[in-house]
Amino acid sequence: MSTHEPSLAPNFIRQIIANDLKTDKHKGRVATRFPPEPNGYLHIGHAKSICLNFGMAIENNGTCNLRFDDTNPEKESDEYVQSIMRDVQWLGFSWSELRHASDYFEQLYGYAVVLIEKGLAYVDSLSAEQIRAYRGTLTEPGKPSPDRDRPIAENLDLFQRMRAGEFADGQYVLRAKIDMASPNINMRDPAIYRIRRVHHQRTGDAWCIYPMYDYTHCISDALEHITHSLCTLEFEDHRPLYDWVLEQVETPSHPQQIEFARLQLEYTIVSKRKLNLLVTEKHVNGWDDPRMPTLAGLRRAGVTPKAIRDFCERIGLTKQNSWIEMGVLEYCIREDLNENALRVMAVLAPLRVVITNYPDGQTENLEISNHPQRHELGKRSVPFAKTILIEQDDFAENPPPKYKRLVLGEEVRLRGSYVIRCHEVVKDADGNITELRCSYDPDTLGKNPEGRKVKGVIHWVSEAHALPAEIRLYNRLFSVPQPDNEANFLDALNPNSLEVLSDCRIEASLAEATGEHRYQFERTGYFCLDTVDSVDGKKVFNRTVTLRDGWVKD
RNA sequence: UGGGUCGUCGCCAAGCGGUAAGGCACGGGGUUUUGAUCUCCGCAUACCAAGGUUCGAAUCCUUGCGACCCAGCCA
Repeated sequence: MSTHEPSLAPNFIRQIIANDLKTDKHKGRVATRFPPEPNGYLHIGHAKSICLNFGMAIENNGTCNLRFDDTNPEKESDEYVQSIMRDVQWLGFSWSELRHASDYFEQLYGYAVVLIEKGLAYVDSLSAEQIRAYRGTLTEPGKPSPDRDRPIAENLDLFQRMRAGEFADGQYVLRAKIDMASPNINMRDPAIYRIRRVHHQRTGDAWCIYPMYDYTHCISDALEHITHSLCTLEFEDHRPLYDWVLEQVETPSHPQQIEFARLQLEYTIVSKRKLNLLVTEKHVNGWDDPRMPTLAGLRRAGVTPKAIRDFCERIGLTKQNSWIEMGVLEYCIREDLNENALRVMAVLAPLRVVITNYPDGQTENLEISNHPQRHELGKRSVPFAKTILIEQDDFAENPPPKYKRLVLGEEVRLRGSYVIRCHEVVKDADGNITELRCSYDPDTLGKNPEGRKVKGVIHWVSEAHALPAEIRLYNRLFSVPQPDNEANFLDALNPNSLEVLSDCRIEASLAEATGEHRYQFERTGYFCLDTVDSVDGKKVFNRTVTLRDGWVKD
């Protein structure tokens, strides 16, 4: 089986970097950063950015820092910091340096003083509402605040006293003095510092003023000597501000901001607010619920880091707003799991089958390959006995056309075992099928019967040896491709996103199942052990993804 | 009706003036003790539209049309 890495497709950022390297723009350096705000869990959309930033660094022998953009303590917490570090590492990346925007608070303050001294920033006493009113609209220019021409010395004094805690939250704000008539609203004297008496998860109560994103991000990038500052499209019209700040203050470098389109995946949402709502209103069971598009959720569902990395490479990188079909992610998951998952048998909805001509009390330990192609993965022993369990769906009294499983009077192959023929259907008083009575052909173990072909192959477990298990079948969380477009995204929740099967039977070898392994329950899908909810005597398995089903029913 | 960005196959996406890569999806054939995998084949005379430049245009120019983003003391 091939394990070749997908070839690295050209994309506009790779081209820019390659060109910068060629022209020696940054002395051969490539330095990127992944800059999450610790206000939520990382999701599949972040994965695209992580793979991009770390990927560019790895490909070019550069560096990539993990930098927490922790300038708004109201929404941030250490829980998120910890989860983000864990998820980045789980995805397979190691940061060059761990940084925090809050590491730069003192320097940021110093640069702000410089801005004031240069007459490029002023302390404004307008309220938030007034600032909004003064800002103008998309088609009308804004008008200057009465404080816009406050003398430098006064600004300096006020800003120092803002830091010292002399004023109430919201009483003053420091604004960059740029252009109230700019067609780019971001340039209409944006606020760069606000007063907030909020405990910061890292700096504690050392500060009561906090710098804003636009002011902080560019300087943080510059202080870290980032060469390529990669961000999403919505920051495109913030770029003039990014550049303006770095042109006014003397930072050690001036990184280039490059914007790309964020990931939009069908049947999911990635808005932090909405994900948070799903968790707090208990529409899902936590941030790591396998239905969540969070990395924690994908991990618990059994999705591998490799599959996600492959996905992020496959979807490409452009400036076009686009929607990726779920099928692409599923393909990537299946591709990895097909190659690496151990094959085992599990019966989700059991139907008893008695092999009438098999000796009472006899058990055969059949050696069955753990992988049909990769024989180096070895074999396992699977007990076979007179009474076995098969899937209810694998027997039909009135089979549809082209049905190739078990029907009355016909034969079917038991995976890794014998060919059996069904002779009798046993029913209860209500007409429900309770048992099948079959015979086996002793001469079909490891070979085809002579003179006839048996098309169907079904999975099974020995009733006496099988272990009970709970199997959770996960389906897409939403029933429409773009839940964000709904008036209320909660209305688009798929009511059948989780089916819990609590009375399944799994083959005995799974007694030793661990969370490290991925399994293919033959013919039903890929599963992994849920290490959180499994208990002694009853293991819980999560379905990662179904097997592709090419059976076109007529 | 201000500014920014984007329009190539159902969904992504190469292409950078020399005559439409690739992947997913889909359809069909073969192998198969998983209706899986694997494998073979098919799948845009056409690049938002209309003009223009050129021997030659998805690529250059013009004019339209459509979509997305921006008026937080969020990031």
